[in-house]
Amino acid sequence: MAAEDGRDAGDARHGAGEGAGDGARDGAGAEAGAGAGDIVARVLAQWRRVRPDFDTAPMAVVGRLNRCVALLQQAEEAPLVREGLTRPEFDVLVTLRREDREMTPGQIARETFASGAAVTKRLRLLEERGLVARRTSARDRRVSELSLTAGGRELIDRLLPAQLAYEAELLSGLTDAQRSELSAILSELLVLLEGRLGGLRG
Amino acid sequence: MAAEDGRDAGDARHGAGEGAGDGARDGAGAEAGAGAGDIVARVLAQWRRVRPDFDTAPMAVVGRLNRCVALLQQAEEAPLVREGLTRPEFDVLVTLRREDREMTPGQIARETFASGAAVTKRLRLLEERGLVARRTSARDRRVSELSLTAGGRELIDRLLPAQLAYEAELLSGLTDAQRSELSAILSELLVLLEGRLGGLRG
DNA sequence: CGCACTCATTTTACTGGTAAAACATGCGTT
DNA sequence: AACGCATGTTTTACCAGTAAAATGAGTGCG
Repeated sequence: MAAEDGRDAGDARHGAGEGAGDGARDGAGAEAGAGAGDIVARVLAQWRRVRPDFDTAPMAVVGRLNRCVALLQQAEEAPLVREGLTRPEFDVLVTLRREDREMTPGQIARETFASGAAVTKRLRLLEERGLVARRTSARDRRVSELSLTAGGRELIDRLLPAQLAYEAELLSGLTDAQRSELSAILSELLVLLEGRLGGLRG
Repeated sequence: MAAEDGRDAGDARHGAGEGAGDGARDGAGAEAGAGAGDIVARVLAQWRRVRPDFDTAPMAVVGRLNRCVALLQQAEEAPLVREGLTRPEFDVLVTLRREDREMTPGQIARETFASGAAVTKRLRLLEERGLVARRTSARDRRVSELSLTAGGRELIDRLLPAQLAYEAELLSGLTDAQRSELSAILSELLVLLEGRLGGLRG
């Protein structure tokens, strides 16, 4: 859905301008009030010119979702990398901090939406760095019980507020009302998607 | 931002229930009308219990964005894989279709937000499958001009409407008003992010 | 003209992810 | 108690992506 829905960037001027003539104006107009200036609007305009019969309406939502998330994720990676963490590693630590209890690799895998093998690798690195401690469960010797070390906890307690403040700043261009409207609609969408995709088979 | 903001899934029952007691009720209540039942609400409740001093407000938006996109992407990958395409490959084809002109590898890389090397690899595969044709530019013999073959175009013209219809269905639980509100706010956010992240340095 | 520089693309070496197999337990049945 | 199956984790083999070097080609300046 990336390029499909406008998760593309770069030399945007090109496409709309080159031989499109009124394409851009066209597109902006047809999309009513729903934001004229962004990349996705340009993509929609291109489709309208090339295949006006396609019903591209869903792209206005899905494409923008994709693109917003891509930009946000890119932006938020930088501060982590400065601390020598990848985002998935950070996710593991944050999950442990938030759950505030010992967790097994399997639980972490499910919570962070990652494969078991990936978690194994991450845990090895995090252990080596002394951020996570491992203890074999007494009840079931197959499972490891993982917890944050003091250092791991301190790292997250320092890093996460900075991340949150940065996110707040990125969102600060929206009004309070817009933010809460956005969060409300997304919550509803999320419930729908969880039901539909969890319930039946993708 | 994944697990940080609730891009986690899996055995969700666990966390909220286990030792959280009133945590979940707490969380749902404090978040006002903004969607009580989703995973992110649970994550927010956990943070409220563990570190009530953190200002987790941005997670309500960013976390839900992440999670919605993760679910959408996962859902939309399946039909592509059935056709033997990965999503990034699909992105290349869709970009060529939409721009409706010959493009160079560099242009495709920028538009699909991918590295040049990644595009090189994808193009090799797509060429081998006869979906994309390559022609060395006459003016500048460094550059390749790429275009869809008839087969590639047909594939996209068949696949994309199906993807769009599927997306429409996924969004069909929202009202028209919600969809257009969502698309409008996201568009505004997108413009802000593009400015902030394009303009200055991440 | 030829040298230095820039640019588009590809190649190389490496990293991190995944799926599937292997391993190590635990558990229910007989 | 011993067998067979289920489960949690790790290992293996492999694949896709990246950054940086290499390649090949244009451009400009002395």
